[in-house]
Amino acid sequence: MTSKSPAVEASPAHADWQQVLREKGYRLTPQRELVLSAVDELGHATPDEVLEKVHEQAAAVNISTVYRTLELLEELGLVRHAHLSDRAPTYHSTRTPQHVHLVCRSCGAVLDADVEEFSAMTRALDANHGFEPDLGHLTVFGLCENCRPLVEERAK
Amino acid sequence: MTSKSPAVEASPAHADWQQVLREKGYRLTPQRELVLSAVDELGHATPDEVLEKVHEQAAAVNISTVYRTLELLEELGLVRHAHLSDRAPTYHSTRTPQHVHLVCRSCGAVLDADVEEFSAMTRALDANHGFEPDLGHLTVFGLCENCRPLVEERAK
DNA sequence: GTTAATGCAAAAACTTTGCAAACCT
DNA sequence: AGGTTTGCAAAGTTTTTGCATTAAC
Repeated sequence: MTSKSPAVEASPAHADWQQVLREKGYRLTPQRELVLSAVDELGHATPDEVLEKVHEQAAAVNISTVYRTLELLEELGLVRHAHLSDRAPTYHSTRTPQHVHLVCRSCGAVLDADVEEFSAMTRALDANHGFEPDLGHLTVFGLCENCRPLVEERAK
Repeated sequence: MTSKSPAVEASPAHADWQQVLREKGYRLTPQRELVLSAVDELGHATPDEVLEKVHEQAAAVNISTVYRTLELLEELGLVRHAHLSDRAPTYHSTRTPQHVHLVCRSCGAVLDADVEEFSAMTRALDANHGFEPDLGHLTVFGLCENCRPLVEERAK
């Protein structure tokens, strides 16, 4: 695997999220903690799903606060977003190791792929275009193991 | 309308788009031709940009017709869409060879990459997950040649 | 006590839908 | 003629914004 330091134990980013906020002069609010926790726990979630999760915690947070907070947390590098459907963006914590999303267009399943699987691609894009891909934001649409045979069948 | 001579003759998909429509029992309408031409000419375009382009041709087409038509043309395989920004989907003609989009997050530039650059990735996803990527729908966000040095600078 | 952050409600941006009129075949 | 497609207007979604109130520091 990668030479990545201790992966997900004391959750580095989560541990000092308060400090990250303070350093930039932002305030610590319960809403911000709730939104960050929700993203952490949900794995991949749209703003709407984050709101729902927060409401489960018996907390009343406004949807506009969710949007504003996600934007802030992303700016601070605590969360990231990708586009897993043709519609809403989905947010995920940066605590989990960076990964690429594989989305099945047939059944909607979401798989996580290791960034190493994209090392050849990364080299090719660098060599051919001088382009540096942002793998954490990458979503690959396609067909999953299960749906592949079904769809190929239908094509005949 | 302007006496429109065959804009692009050596284009397979374009040549028989009328036939493709007829075969499935759809009707040939000026709106459909205008939308398809607009997509062809624009390269990458949002529904809104398509509408604008069509209006340039002095034709009054409704935005809802653009949406309906793009959906139809995609179903027929004459156009495809990808997500080049965090917001709107962009449509492009299937006449142009299948390619992957590289989008710079800093300056917004869009480059086209050859699918061959992704062959290793394709093999890896197949081997590791049984996943078959849809390269025509793939968009890779990152930093282009020009912006790379600038952004790396700023990070310090 | 200041100043940033939140809630609320209204607006904005984008897309979809119902239906009568217009148009293709 | 007959059924499809369009235009229009209205409704649906999702996201953003302004401002008074609340709360963090």
